Amino acid sequence: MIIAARTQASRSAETQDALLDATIQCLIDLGYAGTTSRVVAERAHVSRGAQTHHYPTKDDLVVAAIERLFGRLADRFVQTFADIPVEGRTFDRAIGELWSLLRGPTYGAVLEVIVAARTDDNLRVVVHGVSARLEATVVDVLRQFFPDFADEHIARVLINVGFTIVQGAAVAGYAGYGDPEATIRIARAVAMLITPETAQLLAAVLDDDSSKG
Amino acid sequence: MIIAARTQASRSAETQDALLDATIQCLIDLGYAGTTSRVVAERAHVSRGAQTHHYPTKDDLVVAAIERLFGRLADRFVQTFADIPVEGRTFDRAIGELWSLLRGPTYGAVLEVIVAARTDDNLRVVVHGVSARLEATVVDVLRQFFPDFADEHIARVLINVGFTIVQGAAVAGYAGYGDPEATIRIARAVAMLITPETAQLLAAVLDDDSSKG
DNA sequence: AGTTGCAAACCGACCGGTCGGTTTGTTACT
DNA sequence: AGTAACAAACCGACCGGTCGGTTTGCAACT
Repeated sequence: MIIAARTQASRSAETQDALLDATIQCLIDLGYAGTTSRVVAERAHVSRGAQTHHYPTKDDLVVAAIERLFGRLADRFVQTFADIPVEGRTFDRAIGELWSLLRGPTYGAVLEVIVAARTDDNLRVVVHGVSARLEATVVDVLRQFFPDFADEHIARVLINVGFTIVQGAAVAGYAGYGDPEATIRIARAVAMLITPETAQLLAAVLDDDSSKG
Repeated sequence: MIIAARTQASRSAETQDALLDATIQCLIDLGYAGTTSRVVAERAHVSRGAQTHHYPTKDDLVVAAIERLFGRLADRFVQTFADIPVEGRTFDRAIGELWSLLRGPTYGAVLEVIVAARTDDNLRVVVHGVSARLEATVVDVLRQFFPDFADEHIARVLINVGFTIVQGAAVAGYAGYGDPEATIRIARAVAMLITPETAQLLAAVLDDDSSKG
């Protein structure tokens, strides 16, 4: 009977998994302010004592959940783009996939912690850290995705532009402003015009502005 | 002595003004969750009794503050664009002005209520309402700003695209992700390519997508 | 094999503090 | 006298955090 080989350590990991998943789900359903230690424990089917044992302060719990949240987003990002065959690797498609990721519930939790970090010094350090890591992953993936774009600087900026507009569309959706789907359609249409040559023209604009600014 | 002619009604208006301004400032400085009735009253130099007298529930206070917040944003929007001489009315310039509005502290408060509305049914109704009114104002102003764009549908969508990317850049700034200034510079460069003719091409893309989707 | 010892995991009650909201009282203008 | 404006004490609920005590699993010793 090897079945019963669930050690203390593995039970601990299960509890922590349940707590972090419940925290992320709370962020999605109830927002940052609504994510209380009691609700998290209840949703994780864990006593409050067990919760405080593994994550003594709320910060400990939330920080761990944020790292998992951003980590999973990065993983899904890598996986999504890895699954796209080489012949389908266009800017248009990239924005479409990005949008299908950010229109889902996960980005709700991401937005919650971004906004919470705006007015919380400790949280801001954490969020900026995981954001930087996510950005690095996204840029990495997309540079392999578009090997034709040799210039790293302009590639990085263009990727950020794509991410920015998708992010803005997600926020607009929550605000009930405009038509995010139409916005994304326009963005995809414009994205089809991006080639290494046109990118070079945009890069020139960047250099021009930064030299005179 | 006409000086003493400050009636009760005007004092009441002063108190309400102070309360709403303090609420907006709290949203900016402390976020939605940190905006408590006690702190608002303290910042407005008003007793908590006076606060509850004018705004019996927190919802009353916050809703009034949100309406003032969005109203002022709309006013500043109208004023900003009215001050631009006709010869300077380009898409490039429009995005620049939009960005200078949304990079300021006011949008922090706007983002707070948008995110809070995501998980609060009552608040969502209010926020969607004021967002729709703001959108109507923005579209109105910009359509007068660019009279060459006859087609209302594509004009509306293009304006939303501009607003979306600026909004996304603002959120990216709070997240510490990418370089919002560079993103805006690219957006302005692309915006310079928008003419009634190119807009027509994009409109065709929209129609094509919506007919096959 | 059986017992002892220990540390990690877990439990639930409790604390001080703050929240939104209510009640009661006082002032000042009409 | 009546009413709007303000003030302050107060209420129950809930927050994050802490606490003493219990259970569980593993290792060491005999």
